[in-house]
Amino acid sequence: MSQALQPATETTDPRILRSRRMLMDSLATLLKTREFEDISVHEITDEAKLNRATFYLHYPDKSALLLAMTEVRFRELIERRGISFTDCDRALDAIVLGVCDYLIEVTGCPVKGALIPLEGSIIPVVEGMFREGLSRHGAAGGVDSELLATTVAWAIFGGARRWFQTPNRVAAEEMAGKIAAMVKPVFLNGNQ
Amino acid sequence: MSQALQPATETTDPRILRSRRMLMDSLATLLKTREFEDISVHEITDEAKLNRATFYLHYPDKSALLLAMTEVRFRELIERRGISFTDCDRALDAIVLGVCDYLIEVTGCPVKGALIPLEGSIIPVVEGMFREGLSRHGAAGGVDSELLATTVAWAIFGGARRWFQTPNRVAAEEMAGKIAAMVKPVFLNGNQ
DNA sequence: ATGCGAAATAGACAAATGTCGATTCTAGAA
DNA sequence: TTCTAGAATCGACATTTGTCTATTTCGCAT
Repeated sequence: MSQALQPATETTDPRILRSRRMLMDSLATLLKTREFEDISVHEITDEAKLNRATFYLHYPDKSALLLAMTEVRFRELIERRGISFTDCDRALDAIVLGVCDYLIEVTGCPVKGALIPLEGSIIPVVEGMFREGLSRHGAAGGVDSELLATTVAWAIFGGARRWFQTPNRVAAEEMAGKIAAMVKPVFLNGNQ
Repeated sequence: MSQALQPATETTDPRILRSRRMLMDSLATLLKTREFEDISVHEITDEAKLNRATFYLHYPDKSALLLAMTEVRFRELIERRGISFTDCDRALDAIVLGVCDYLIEVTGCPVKGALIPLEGSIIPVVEGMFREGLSRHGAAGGVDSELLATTVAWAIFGGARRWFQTPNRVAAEEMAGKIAAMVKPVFLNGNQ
């Protein structure tokens, strides 16, 4: 019934942690060979050396695993770079670049035609970062800062996604700069 | 293999047209009772009085049908309102309102928790409209107008989607105004 | 009206999905 | 160390999915 609430469950049980880590690692490995749609739950648990039933103990379906995996890995990538909001412009640039880089990181080198449903996992994370940034600085006058965060997050993901799907794309840094510049006025204008 | 190219096939054969229309209508009907994930291809063809194999003659899977259906219906809704680009501001407002209204139209009254993967069908249509508008007017100086169209389309959809998922939401017109105002500066800024 | 090509149907198939009950194993507390 | 809750395994199940090979039906041009 798509009640994907398990992954949010806080737990310290090493067995649970291990199983979930194994499943995520397994999916990450398989994603470098096949496309998401062509990977079965059986293959994932096989690679992870787990029973297939164990999979369903943690995730309602493979999309939920992808979502959980992406969230963890994208967060890691972002935190590895330690984005701070002391300089908002810099933070924006870093976040956009992070999205671009992650798209490459997660789906190996070959340009796949498939449009993996990553928006469900990346966008909320980006959104959260903007919410945090907005609550600290420029908490926008008349504008709903929640809506602002959502809108900008989608805009960035959409732009990055287009770039990623482009056959012979320019460098991630270049594209990130363009997207950031394009999106910036939304923040500025919001304050008056 | 997700080679969903059939729907793009131009045809005049009444049998093909009829089958596709039946399938779309059937899905639209079922969507008012169940969530997308809980509807099987068998149920769709059953409701449409067609053989299950016929389904696969037209669409590779049910997501492709949803995509095709959404594209057709969303385009209809937009064209029913006859958006023109004589006044860009007005066009932007109308497009945003169209997205908000369509989200309601497609998924009945009850607020479903499910996030139907509509972005794949609505966003490209919105994107196309902006591309058209940009090619006529303000074809942006230094900015890539393709990227601009994509980015804005995602921003709008993301905003509308957030609004749609909000428990007790404000009127579509009000939200559409807020989103349009938020997004507008992206266009203006692009020209210098 | 007749025949051709293509669309629709029918039935079958292997594989994948999501769920279940029963059993075994294990982390952490007593 | 022993005990226990619950995590993992196992085998099985009904459904669903996507694909096939006939076979039948139908639109349309001749």
